[in-house]
Amino acid sequence: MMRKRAITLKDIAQQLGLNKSTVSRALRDHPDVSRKTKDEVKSLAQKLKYKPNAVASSLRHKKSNVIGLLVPQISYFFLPSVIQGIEEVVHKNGYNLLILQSNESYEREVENLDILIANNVEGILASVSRETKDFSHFKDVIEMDVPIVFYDRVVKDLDTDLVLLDDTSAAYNAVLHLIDKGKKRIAICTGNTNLLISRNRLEGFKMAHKNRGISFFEEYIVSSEWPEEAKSKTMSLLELPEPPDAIFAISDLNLSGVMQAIYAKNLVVPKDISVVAFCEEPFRNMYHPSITAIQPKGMEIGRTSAEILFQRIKTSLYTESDPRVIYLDGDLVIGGST
Amino acid sequence: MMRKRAITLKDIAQQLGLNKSTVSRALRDHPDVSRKTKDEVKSLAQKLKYKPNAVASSLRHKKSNVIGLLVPQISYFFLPSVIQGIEEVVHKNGYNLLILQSNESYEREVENLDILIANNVEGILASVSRETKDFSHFKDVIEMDVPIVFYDRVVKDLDTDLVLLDDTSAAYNAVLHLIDKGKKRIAICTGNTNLLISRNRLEGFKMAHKNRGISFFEEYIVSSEWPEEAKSKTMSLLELPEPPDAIFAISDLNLSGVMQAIYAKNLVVPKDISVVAFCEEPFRNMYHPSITAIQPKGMEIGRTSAEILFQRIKTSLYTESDPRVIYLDGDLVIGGST
DNA sequence: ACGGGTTGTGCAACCGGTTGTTATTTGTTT
DNA sequence: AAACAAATAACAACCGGTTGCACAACCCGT
Repeated sequence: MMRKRAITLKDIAQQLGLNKSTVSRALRDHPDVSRKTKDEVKSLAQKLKYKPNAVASSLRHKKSNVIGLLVPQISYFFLPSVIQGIEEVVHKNGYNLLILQSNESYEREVENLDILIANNVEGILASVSRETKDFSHFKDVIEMDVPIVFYDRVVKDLDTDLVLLDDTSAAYNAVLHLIDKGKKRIAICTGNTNLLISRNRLEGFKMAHKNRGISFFEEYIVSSEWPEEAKSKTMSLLELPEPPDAIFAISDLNLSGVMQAIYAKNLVVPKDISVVAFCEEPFRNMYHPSITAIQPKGMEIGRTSAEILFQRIKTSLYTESDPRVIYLDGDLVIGGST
Repeated sequence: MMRKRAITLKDIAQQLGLNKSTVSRALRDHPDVSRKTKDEVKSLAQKLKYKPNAVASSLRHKKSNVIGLLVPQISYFFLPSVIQGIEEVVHKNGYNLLILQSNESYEREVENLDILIANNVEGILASVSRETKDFSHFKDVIEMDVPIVFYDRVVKDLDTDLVLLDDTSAAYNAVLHLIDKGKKRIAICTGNTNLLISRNRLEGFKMAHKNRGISFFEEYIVSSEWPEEAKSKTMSLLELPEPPDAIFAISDLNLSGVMQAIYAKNLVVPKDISVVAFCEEPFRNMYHPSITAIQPKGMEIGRTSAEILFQRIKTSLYTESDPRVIYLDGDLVIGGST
């Protein structure tokens, strides 16, 4: 790579007849350097368009100023909001984000974690892939004392901070809302049961039924990982001899599939069927009537998990305060779909 | 930062009574190292959970294996698709992505570019912020011979590769479609005119009118940067004594605002008003009826720009082949909204 | 047994900043 | 004017992996 060699401290030092260490200190306003030297150094640096080499600096003092972000998939509605929130906090703290996608693959998750470590990240924000059942790769990281905070799709029993929605009670409230609107045959389109999130949301669904003393139907519980799957499974639901009078979609992905099925069957929401979902605000409103939805609060989850991470990074790790588990409330916003 | 010291080559070397250079070569299967030594080194490395330090390696041979990605904003529909496409190619090539967001701010764009350079990225994929009018920061990068490819929101006259939609002709086709459906009063909700993209799409709008020999109304041309703004401007349009009978939204952000206005006015699509937009497939279908849309082909733009970038990176830069401008066709997908 | 060619490993410099220590200059004090 | 302190800058080692070169050990043929 015969790239034009970049300007280094040494270049500046030579041109001014100084030592590179002096130049380094001058640029960082170290008190040991005289005003005059500082001025000379700085103006020459500017003239030569000197750009410090973060890699070298990082190697020396093991501060990379980079936070690693592990996401299952960037696409769709929820994660961009989370990233937005994280980015805000990370930038505020003068750090950058190295974002790696597992694409829901366990192997890539492991690989990505290695990459983050190799790049000297000072902390990690992670949401696990659907496939992941074994968490030893995270344990390794924890043993290296790289702080890690899980968001949204968390891992329990790992002695780390967690930031997540209070899924069970949010789902509980949503389903309660449906029941109290008089719905008797509520279906749920849940997700991969590897994920705690899916199990918790289903749990809320069941609790609401139990609490109101009505029973739910096993055949109304379907699970899906992609919109297409959600669509076809919803189609089947709607073709049952006794189709549901309400559907609860536990993610925006599932919601989009559910709605496509409803459109395909020419059903009118909420007259023929009610819909409730976990769904971010801007997207809830894309539907007409708008969807009654639990706000997954992506932005807030992102912000909070990043804040927590920086607390770990900044207070010496060895103060070892207990791991924090932060539950955010997923508010139910009533739309026209119920 | 009193972190538990990570295992280094030196540690392995000492334990085996070797020199770290030999260990380094052993791990990389250098032919000079004997089978026996390699086996010993590798098994000890595994046992100690040795993780190579990419920072040190990068400092030495100036290959960071990182591609810098400059995005205006991750949120919303289009960019996640682009990132998805980029990520695919970048991963395939064994590289990682350092993603930085300008948040549509010129200053952050400049700052982010510096960060990418400081981190020794081997190439840059960039989409400019709305604010940016001066491009000298990009020139600096080009002078350092760091290959850069612009995608979507490109900068011309900079002697770099560009990957973008053929916006003018896509817009032209979309508006032609409206005209041929008998629409006479077509409004356009365009974007910030700093962006070539906005100007080109508007140009297509005008060309279609001209080509069919009908005139457009200046007051039907509104521009918006956010959904809320799009909503309020559309509201005003709809309140005109002679409201438009069709609206063309040049982005998914604008589309969502336009639709909200239409819903608020209780208009029925397409009976009362037709809608056409630049909009990714999954989102087009969230509306009912589905929106007739030009596919912005985010995934493809991402993939293509990354491929082009790697071609630059891999073939020596000094082969200086002419910059390539790649136009993708934005197919018009007919939905129920027209 | 000796010269020439492999094979396997060590040594030391290097990448570009950073930092502890030392050396030199300047200024202050009595 | 000697003695010492403060200010300023140079020197060298270091971070961890990489690489050109030196070098020792070994094999072969003659």
